[in-house]
Amino acid sequence: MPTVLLIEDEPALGMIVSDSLGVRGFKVINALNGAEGLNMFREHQPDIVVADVMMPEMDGFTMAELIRKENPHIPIMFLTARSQTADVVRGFELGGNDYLKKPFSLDELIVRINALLRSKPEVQNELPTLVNIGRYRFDPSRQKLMLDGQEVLLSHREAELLRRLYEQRNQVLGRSSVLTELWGDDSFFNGRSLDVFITRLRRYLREDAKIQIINIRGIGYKLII
Amino acid sequence: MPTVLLIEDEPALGMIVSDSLGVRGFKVINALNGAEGLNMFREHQPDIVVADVMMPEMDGFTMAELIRKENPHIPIMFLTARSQTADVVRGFELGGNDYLKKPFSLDELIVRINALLRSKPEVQNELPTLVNIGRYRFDPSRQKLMLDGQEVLLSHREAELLRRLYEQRNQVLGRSSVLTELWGDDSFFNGRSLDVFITRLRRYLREDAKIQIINIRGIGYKLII
DNA sequence: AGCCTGTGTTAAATAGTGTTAAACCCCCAA
DNA sequence: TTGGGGGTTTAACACTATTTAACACAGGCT
Repeated sequence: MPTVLLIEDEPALGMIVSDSLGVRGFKVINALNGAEGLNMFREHQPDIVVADVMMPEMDGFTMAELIRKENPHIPIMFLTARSQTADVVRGFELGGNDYLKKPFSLDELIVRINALLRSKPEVQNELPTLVNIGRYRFDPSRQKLMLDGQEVLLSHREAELLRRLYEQRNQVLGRSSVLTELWGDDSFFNGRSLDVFITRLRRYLREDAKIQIINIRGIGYKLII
Repeated sequence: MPTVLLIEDEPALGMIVSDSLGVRGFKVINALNGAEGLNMFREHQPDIVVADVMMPEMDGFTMAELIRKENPHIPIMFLTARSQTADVVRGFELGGNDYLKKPFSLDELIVRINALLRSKPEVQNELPTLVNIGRYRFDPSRQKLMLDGQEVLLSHREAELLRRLYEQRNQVLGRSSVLTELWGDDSFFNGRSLDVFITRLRRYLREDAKIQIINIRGIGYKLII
């Protein structure tokens, strides 16, 4: 449940935005000018700051500069009618991370806030995923296909193709979409290559008769488990 | 000197943006559609992707989705005339980090690119002095690899290569990028050398069967932990 | 100087991957 | 029913990667 510090001197707009954020599950702290915003920032340690620029007491840019000094990482977003390029540039130079011009849609605001919050948590370790395909087990990242004790190492292309088939299992995986994704384009020879790879996958998966890769003529393939 | 992958199907606009970025010291890779962009992404490992949405062959959204699957952290920015809120929302949902509506000012574009680049590298900067690789522990600066009380001293090349693999763990480390960074150029014999070093690292890391350095033919290697 | 050791390069044999070709199959429409 | 256009399969091929070994070279040591 992320906390948003919203600094907006016009109460009507502040209310609308504040409500809208509240509905989506954000905790919202409101402030009416930069000075108050700075205090609220120190007091509540929000996850993101969303600020108007033109405000009495202390403007948004000045406040952002001060906040940035205290916290070099917190996302700061400006929300303003000043849409001159020079203003936008200034906003980013002071350490802002986004700049949304009024009038804006609430959906866009929210999606941008989420994008900024998303960019923070930096954990790169992806857990190994192991999926079942019939009696087989498949590890897409290690490109391994296992059955009973035995395991086979697939090539990268084979693994990618099987992964896509699995993701769309029991649905059609389009020929041309795989071709453009994996081969870069949908040309005659690449099409033949794809056929060859399908044959190979069928052979790998032969031990479990339940599993089938069936062809939908002219459209694509479907992995049935 | 960050590398920007620019995907724009309209040559005139592509040229203007490309030049403008070049002047500010960015290295720019150009592509004319999503399919080509995806290939360039894999080949050049750019620091940021800037893409048009409406393009022939493969549109920008589809491409972004695919890139995001391969690299969960690289900043992706859309650059498009489609300014409906729904499009903006879609762009962010597919893993985009910013969305700039055409027509835009070049200064704004550049400042936004910088903001995105700024928000990333904090983590990639400096490796802690001691990192875990499966059951191993690796000290990149001392070039030491440890397992259960034992430790092996790696050569400088071995350690640098392992460090790069680790930094990009679970992602592809491009052949040509390592070669140019570590060997100075991507030539036939250097390529063989790299292969030899990969073999050596595989042997060092053999004790933990979970760890794998897998090859993506023609593209590079991926360290799986 | 001569010797040893560690490091990176070259070479060569082997293995693996993806592409092309060709023969065949089978569905479907004329 | 027949012919054509996918689709399937096998095989051959070109190319890339893997592995082992031999080698060259530099630094440190005696």
